[in-house]
Amino acid sequence: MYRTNTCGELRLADAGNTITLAGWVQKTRDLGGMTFVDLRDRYGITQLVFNMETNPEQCRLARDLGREFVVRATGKVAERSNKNPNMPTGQVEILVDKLEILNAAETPPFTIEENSDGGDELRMKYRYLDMRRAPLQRNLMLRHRMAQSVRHYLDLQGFIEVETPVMIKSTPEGARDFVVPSRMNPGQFYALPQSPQMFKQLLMVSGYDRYMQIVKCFRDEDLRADRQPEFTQIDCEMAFVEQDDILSVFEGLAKHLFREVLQVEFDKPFLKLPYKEAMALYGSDKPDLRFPMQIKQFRDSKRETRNAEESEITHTVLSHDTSRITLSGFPVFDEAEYIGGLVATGCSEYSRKQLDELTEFVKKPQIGAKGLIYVKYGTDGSVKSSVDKYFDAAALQGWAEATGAKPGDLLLILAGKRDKTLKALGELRLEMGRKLGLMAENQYVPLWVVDFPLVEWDEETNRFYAMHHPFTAPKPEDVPMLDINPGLVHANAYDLVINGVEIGGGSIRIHDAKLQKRMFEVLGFTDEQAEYRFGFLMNAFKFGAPPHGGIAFGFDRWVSLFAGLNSIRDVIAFPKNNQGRDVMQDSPSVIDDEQLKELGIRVEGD
RNA sequence: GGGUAUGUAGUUCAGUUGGUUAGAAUGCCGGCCUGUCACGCCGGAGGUCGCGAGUUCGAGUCUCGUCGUACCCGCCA
Repeated sequence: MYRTNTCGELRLADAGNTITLAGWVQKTRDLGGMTFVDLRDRYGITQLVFNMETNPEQCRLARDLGREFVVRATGKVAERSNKNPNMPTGQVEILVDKLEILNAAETPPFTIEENSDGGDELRMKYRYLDMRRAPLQRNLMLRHRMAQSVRHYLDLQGFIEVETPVMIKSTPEGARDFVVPSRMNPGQFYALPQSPQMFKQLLMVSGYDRYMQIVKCFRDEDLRADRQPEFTQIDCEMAFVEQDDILSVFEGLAKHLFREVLQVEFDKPFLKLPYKEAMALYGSDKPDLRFPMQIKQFRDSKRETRNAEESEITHTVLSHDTSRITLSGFPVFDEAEYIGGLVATGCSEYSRKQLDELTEFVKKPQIGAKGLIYVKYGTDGSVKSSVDKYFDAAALQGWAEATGAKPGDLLLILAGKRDKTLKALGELRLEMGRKLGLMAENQYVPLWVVDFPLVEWDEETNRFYAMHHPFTAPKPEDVPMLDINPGLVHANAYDLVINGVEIGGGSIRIHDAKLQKRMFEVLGFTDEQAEYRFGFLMNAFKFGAPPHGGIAFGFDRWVSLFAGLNSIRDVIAFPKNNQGRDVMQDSPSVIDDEQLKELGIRVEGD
């Protein structure tokens, strides 16, 4: 046997045994007469001891070991005279008889420890060294456990994993495609899938009524801390289902993962929040509900009301009594399409500086508010605001009654264009949540956001775009509205949101060729375009397509959420940097003229 | 495409109104040390201040350009 044990498993009970360990030298401590070596593998660290008196030859060898040398040591497990309670193997050490250097190592450019001294770029360049560190190993093991757990749960639910192709047809709708030139078909290109969307729908047509795949997807868009050009999805599709069937299966998956991996239980069903309410109450389609703070609407002159259901939502949003809100006289308010506020509990003592910081925050270009109005409701009953000039105490008191602000609270108000202001209030809400420490790290609040709009109007290109994708089914009761005002049609679509992170989303698909054709018309595709891009799917639907729907989860995001990380990079073994480069491999890179010639490609420029 | 921050020793960083030979910690090398585990003590080496141009008697420091990196906006059906 090459080794008898790992570096993480020896305990007092093993004392007296002769064992062989192999691993990397974490650190050596040379005390002159004796030398200690911390030997590390992915299971842990075990201390090796060398004594100059009893074994001078091996001791001299040990002295010259450098960090990250790969060695094998054989010796006897012994109880330590000085135990180290901080390490699991701290009760014992190995009295080494024989030390072999399996491979010498250059000094690594950063320390291979729990907290490395290396910066991001350096750690990326030497990713294989960074991955020796315990945090990365924990992350990748967490990822592995989650993947196993997903497969186990879905297998029990009758899902089968089917691999779909990675070289597919380009469908330039949505994100940009990565493309792959075809040598055998000069001038033609495959695309890498942004998701296996159409294949999983075809699998439903083929009768595999429960499909799953943990699969790489590719999008040629700019990166973020939570976005990589290649990323992993848990991709699923089911046939003969309605929205509730899908939500229940995958709420089950989420609960299973929380239970198996984090030992967190949810006894209640996840909240289902309509998109419009999410926007109106939290200024976001992925609200962080770890804290309850809600936007209080003062005025919304742009809201479109079209039926009874709509006014019910309006009622929920306006659970407060707006009749006590007087707004006239202040030019900013008079001109504003939308006015809304947030109550920051217990913040009435905010200083000038703190309020200035908040004002600066909302005025940042990416937030885009013009200014911030505040009202401090003092614990002594005093009221002080930035608009004292325009509103008397009675009016300000009315705002407090309407918004539920109590003495000791701070009311923050933004006004302007509806969508922009709501979004800014959403950001301000999160900022206050951070400032007030309302987002507990070990608390998880999942919810479904449902009833998304089917399509969005784009001012620039003057057409509707699918909010989710063009195969998403409208709510059956909304289908007639497709012909009147597509912008008001709700989709049978849903997102799973946890702690303000969009973990996954999906929809019931259109399985009727006629409705699909109508949808393509709404999106402004000509018959020819629809045929060229999606003809094979339309064709398949002519041969008996079952009602179906599905969902896809961003696996990297889910792992990073469980790992307590904001970036998905450290849950991916070999991630790309901000420019989409692999700085270890130095890719992408130029290819030689011979390759280009074979592919019939000429590069512009030089 | 845009905004913000940033680039100084192997590494992480400091470096004042522009002014002598650019510092610290850690790592590395050498020496001493028999119970260390952030071992300790003594000594040493180590710098194209990202790159280029400019202002100046003089630039790590100021200006312009350029390249890299991080975060964000746009973008991400």
